Amino acid sequence: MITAQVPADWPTTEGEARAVQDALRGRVVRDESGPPPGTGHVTGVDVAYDDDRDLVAAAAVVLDAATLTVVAEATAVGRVAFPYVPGLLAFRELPAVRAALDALPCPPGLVICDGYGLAHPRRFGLAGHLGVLTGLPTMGVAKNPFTFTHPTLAPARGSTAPLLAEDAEEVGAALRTRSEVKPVYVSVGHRVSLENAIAHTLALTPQYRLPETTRRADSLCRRALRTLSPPA
DNA sequence: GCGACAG
DNA sequence: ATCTTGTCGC
Repeated sequence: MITAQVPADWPTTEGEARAVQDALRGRVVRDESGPPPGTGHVTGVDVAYDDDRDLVAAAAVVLDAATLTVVAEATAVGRVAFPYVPGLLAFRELPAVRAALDALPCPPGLVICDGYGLAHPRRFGLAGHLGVLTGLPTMGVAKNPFTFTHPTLAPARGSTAPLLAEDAEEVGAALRTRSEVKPVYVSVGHRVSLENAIAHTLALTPQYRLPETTRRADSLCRRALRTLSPPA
């Protein structure tokens, strides 16, 4: 496991963090459809926290997109880089996530984040931010609708509805990955189209509501945190 | 001003 | 995010 360092110029205040988002959001590329589902690598990233010890553990798990078999994995631990503030999640998670991605022995391909990309108050969520910093194609799959809304969704797996901001701007999609089960919320990050992001999400959910990528990354970063500081 | 609010 | 057992249901 690698140690993640918080960059010296990392934002300290909410104002600084918002300024960074405003400065970087224009660099997001949205005119590429991205790698097609079922080919190459898909990588899940996630983090777990130990707020008492101010620790964060990140995991990156690379899957073969065709078989959903684990190809490689890496973890990183570090100090929590920023408090949790809705809309500023990236500043809390990115240093550790980047360190885990850097520790991988192979290219990650498409990176799937646990959170949002375009679906964000300033249209620059975790996934878009990670994409701009790394140049990698990225997308977000979140478990909650945040401040967004969507029309009622049909009950069958594969049903979608536009995810809408207050001004009716479409920022992503609610997607039913299991029939009769609460949907997930998909939004583009960097260099991936929404249509492709939805297709990837369906390809990664043959059995469970959440993508295999985030399920694998979630369990790995929790395990890493446990191993580091065992329960009392 | 108050509440809501990805993880 | 995190604290947490059993339990109802497909």
